[in-house]
This record gives sequence, C-alpha cells and structure tokens, in this order.
Amino acid sequence: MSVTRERIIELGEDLIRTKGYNAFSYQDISSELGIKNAAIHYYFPTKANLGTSIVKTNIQRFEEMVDNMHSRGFDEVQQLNTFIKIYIKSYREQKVCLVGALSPAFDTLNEVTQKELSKMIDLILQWLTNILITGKQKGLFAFNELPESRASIIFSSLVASLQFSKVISTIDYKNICLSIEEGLKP
Amino acid sequence: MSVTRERIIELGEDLIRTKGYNAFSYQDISSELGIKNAAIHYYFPTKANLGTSIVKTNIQRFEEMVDNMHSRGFDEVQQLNTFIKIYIKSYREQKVCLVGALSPAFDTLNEVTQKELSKMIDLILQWLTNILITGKQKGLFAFNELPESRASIIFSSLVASLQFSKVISTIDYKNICLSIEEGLKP
DNA sequence: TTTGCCACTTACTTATTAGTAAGTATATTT
DNA sequence: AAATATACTTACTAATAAGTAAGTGGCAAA
Repeated sequence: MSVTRERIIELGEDLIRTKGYNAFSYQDISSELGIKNAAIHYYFPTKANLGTSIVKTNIQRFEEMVDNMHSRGFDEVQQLNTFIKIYIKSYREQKVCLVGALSPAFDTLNEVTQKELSKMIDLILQWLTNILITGKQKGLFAFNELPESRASIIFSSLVASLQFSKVISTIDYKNICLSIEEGLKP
Repeated sequence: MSVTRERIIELGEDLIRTKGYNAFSYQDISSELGIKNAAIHYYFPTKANLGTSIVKTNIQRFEEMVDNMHSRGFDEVQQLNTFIKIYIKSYREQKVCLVGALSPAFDTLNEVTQKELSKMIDLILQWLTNILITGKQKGLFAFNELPESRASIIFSSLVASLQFSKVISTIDYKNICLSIEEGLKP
C-alpha cells in the first residue's frame, strides 16, 4: 500500500479526534503532509470515502488487538485491562476516541460511513459483553446487571469521561478507569 | 426578551444536538424561522456569541431544575431519577445532550464558549457528587468508589450511551438508566 | 409632528469548502 | 525505445460559510 495513503488516514483520524469530522478539511491534511489538496482526492475522491476508510482501519485494528490477546492467552481481566489502556493512552494524547468523535455527528455522515460506525460500536459492545459473561462464569467478575447493560455502561464511561477530560482539568481519568475495573471484582 | 432571540437559541441548541456545532449554519436557523441570515447576526454578532448563549441558557435551566427539586423537598433518589428522566427524553427525541455534542468539538470552540462548557460540566459533576455523598450518608445509596469517580461514571454512562443510541438500534437505553439506578441500591 | 429606536432586510464581501479536469514527471512494463 | 501506469500538480469551479454596512418600515416617546 501507499505510504501517502496511510499518512492521510492517520492524519485524518487525528483530525477527527481533535477537531471533529465537520471541522477538518482536506487542506488541513495536505498542508501538514506538504502535498496538494487534489492529491488527497486522488486517494479518497470524497470526504465520505476517507471517513469510511478511517473507520474501517479502526475496526481492523480492534480485531487485530482481539486476535492478538487470544493468541497470547489473555484472560478476561487482562483483556479488559488492555482495552482500557488504549483509552488511557488517548487521555494522555488529549484526544477523544474515534467512536466518541463521530457518534454525535452521526446524522451528518455518509450512509456508508454510518454503517461502518454502527459496525464498530456493535463489535466493541459484543466483545465487551462476551468478556463480561465469560469472566463472570469463571468467577473473575461479579455484577448484577444484564451483561449487555454493564458493557454499555463500561464503554460509555470510558468514551464520555475522555470527552469530559478535554473540557475540565479536574477529571481523574486514571482513577475512573481503576474504578471501572474495581467495580467488577468479585 | 425577544421571541425571535429565544427561538434562535432554541433552534440553535437543537441543531447542535442533532448535527453538531461545526455542521450547522446561520442559514439553517434563518430559513427555519423564515427570517434573513443577517437577522441572526443582529442578535448574535458571531456564531461564538450564539454558542455561548446556548450553553449559558442550559446552565440556567439546570440550576432552575436543582432549585425546583430542593423546594419540592426531593430526596437524593428522586433527584437522580429526575436528572435521568431528562436523558430518557433526549433519547426519545433522538438527540444527544448539549454537553455530549460540544465536548468532542471543544478545541474548535471560542474561548468564552469553552469556559461556559467547562462550567456546565463542573456544575453537573459537583451536583451529582454531592447527591452521591449525601445519599450514601442517608443510607439511600451504596457504592465503594470515590463519589467523584462514581459521579463521572454515572454522568458519562448517560451521555455516551445516548450518543451510541443514535448509531445502533440495539441499545436498550431505558434499561441502562435502570441499571445505573439499581447499581446504587444498598 | 418629528425624532429616534427597534427589528429587521438588502446587498454585499471575503474566505473556505469539496470536488474536478487536464496536465506532468518518474518509474515500470512491453 | 515506446507505451503505460503511478502519483501526483496546476488551475480551476460552484457552493456555502461567517460576517458587515447601509437602508427600511413601524411604533413610541418627546
């Protein structure tokens, strides 16, 4: 694959996560990469194409992470912790996650991008739900809610607290993450 | 106050909550209200002015709600439930909350709007934290985390699950809300 | 009756946006 | 050596954005 293409996707993701989908332009990318506006259109004819590719790349990255954890024989506690660490990294980088950046702008997205975003959230929530079910069966986790609801609460806590941490400095994000994990202990 | 001014603020809030701050334009408002573009600029010279006014109006609304609950003698369980009901209403209207719409676009906002948004999130989190502390003292709530962390987790769950509910249809928002309340029971 | 203010409209500017058509240098294949 | 594909650039269009300056109709106070 093309290096430029990969750089465009990388920078596009960064811009979505810092400014939002409707606030970044092809100019933002081209000027940063030292190329011309039309070069972006060469790889991604429309902004919707780029948006879709960025979400697809993120889905792939998530799936690779899950595969990697399975091949390493991670248990449910370790898997959840690995996932949470991604969010702590985003917190340090002062960026919201892709899902948290795109979801509020859902109505303004292209249909194809919308479907990919749906797929991504579905995938994460189903994975988290299964982690919770299996972890509970193994006695690694304890909770009273439906696993689907608890999964939504955990994922939402990570996503929105990250959004808040950009706005207010008093958010103790690491402690929130710790509380999420502690709250599942038997 | 002017009826038109109030309508602009109302419609502006709606647009932010459906499309996002950087996706709506003065044209969206003026065409909907049957007035001209410049009429909006008469009341709000810049988009930043309008954004700030919308956040300020929301802060005022929140403070009025809190005052109202106090004067009605609501206990902590009732107060939390009243707050959650606002989010269930937003869910039915297929709109994210103002905080969830603006926070991801924080970097693109005017400094004054940023400060008002910070103030709003601070206000809500401080109120929620106090509700949790007092409710726990009264034996109405039980939880192990720091009240600040639990407040962040609860608020984040409401905000981000609402965002997800716009993207995926399988989100059982009412059950998530129920789980949040159940999870605090002694 | 005139003066002045309020709530706009008309008509405009400037900047930025996504997107396109045609051209070009370099490397690769035939 | 010629043809072709790749990875762009040049130069543009059309639409939309925020914002402004000057004008206007109606109503109220002086």
